[in-house]
Amino acid sequence: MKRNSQLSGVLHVLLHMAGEDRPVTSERLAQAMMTHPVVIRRIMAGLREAGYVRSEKGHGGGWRLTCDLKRVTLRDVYDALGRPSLLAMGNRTEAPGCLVEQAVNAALAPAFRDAETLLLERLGEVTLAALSADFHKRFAARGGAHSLEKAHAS
Amino acid sequence: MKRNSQLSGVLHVLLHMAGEDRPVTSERLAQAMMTHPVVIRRIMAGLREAGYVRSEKGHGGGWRLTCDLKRVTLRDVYDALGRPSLLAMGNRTEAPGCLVEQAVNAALAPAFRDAETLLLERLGEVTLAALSADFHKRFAARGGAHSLEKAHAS
DNA sequence: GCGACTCGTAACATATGTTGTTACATGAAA
DNA sequence: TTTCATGTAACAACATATGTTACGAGTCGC
Repeated sequence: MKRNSQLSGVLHVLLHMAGEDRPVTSERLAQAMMTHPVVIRRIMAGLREAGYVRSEKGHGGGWRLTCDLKRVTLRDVYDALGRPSLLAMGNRTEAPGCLVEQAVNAALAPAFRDAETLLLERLGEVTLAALSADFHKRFAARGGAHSLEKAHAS
Repeated sequence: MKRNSQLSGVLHVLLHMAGEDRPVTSERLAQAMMTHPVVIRRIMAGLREAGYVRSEKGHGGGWRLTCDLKRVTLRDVYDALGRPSLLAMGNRTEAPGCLVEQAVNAALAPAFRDAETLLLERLGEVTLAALSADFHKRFAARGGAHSLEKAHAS
């Protein structure tokens, strides 16, 4: 099953914006992400509605962070994306009245639920600030490039 | 993202076979699962190779359990299916050399890994025998039908 | 042996979901 | 007013899961 990479992508974009004073255009973000500007706007819509970023039109417009990175966790970002399903496996829904089905679902459901809960807890423990700090640590350790743009070039 | 239901489906089939002495044809299993016989054969291939079931051709052929339900866990079944990915979200793989990407992946990976580990542990705690027992409990509580076939009719 | 039955598997068809692209409207700055 | 940028709908391209057909191979009953 194909894995959704929206969360990963959005975090990438946010980290990117964290290093910029002025608004960043979808165009530039798209280049860094090797995708299309419209895709950027699409995945950023949830974050805008959640108030984590703001978009400005016209000359000098683009995307700007409007949140405190120390107060936003990866889980918050996940929520802003509309809480897409975390698990690749689910229950069959074809015959909910079937007793076999019920027994199978009853066995799987708690395992799925616990795993989801744990994952969300873990995501809630990591702030965007921590993520940014980790990036800067890697950046310093590597040396060389002096901008996020160039960091992508390697 | 669409969720894979192979595990759920296979468990359904196994529970079905547990109540039968004689081999069950793909045809009958397919009817119970509201799917196609070829689909049954496809999802059973892994279980056959793992030795949990055996298939017989010709007159009176079909599928037969060849394992001790008390010794096979849901995790074993999952393994037999080829360990499909459990999580719906994954890392972007586009630019593994990118430091931003690395930081994001480093933050997400442990959360994903822990959730997967927990899920597999939970699956390892449930045997097919326990699953079967749970079904029979539901079956008795409901009363009425006297065969697995009829249990599906409701 | 022959015919009926059943699995094994490849190939193809269909459905659904994700991602990429185009097109056009809206708003803001020069 | 022109240029730049987002917002969004509509469509295309692609991937995956599932359903179906077709045919081969092995087994049972006659």
